[in-house]
Amino acid sequence: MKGKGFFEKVYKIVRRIPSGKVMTYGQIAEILGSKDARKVGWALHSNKDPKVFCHRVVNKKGKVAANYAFEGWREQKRRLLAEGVTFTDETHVDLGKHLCATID
DNA sequence: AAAGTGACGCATT
DNA sequence: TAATGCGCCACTT
Repeated sequence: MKGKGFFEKVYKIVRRIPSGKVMTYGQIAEILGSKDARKVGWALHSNKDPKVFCHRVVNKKGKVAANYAFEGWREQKRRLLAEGVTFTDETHVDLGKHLCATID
């Protein structure tokens, strides 16, 4: 694990997402100057660092990751609810209230 | 060095 | 409206 360029940048941003807020893959990719949202999701998939709040990252529709690594999307949802994030649907975060508009 | 992989996003059918 | 296709680009083997 020695800082892989892109991965580390992704982690750095995700670590800075405040509690009760969420960001999208595409949004993070854009901050990094990329257009590849998939790469962002992949970076998080590799990640195991509890400091990186990967549960605060959702897709553009606000939907939680269907293939969330640890306990499945329900675990991700549970963590978000615990932080005060509300859902519009069983699997969709209320982006209107919790989307973080860029960190930097 | 080349090919494969991937937690997405958007256009088109 | 839902489903499918394809581009995107760093990382791994």
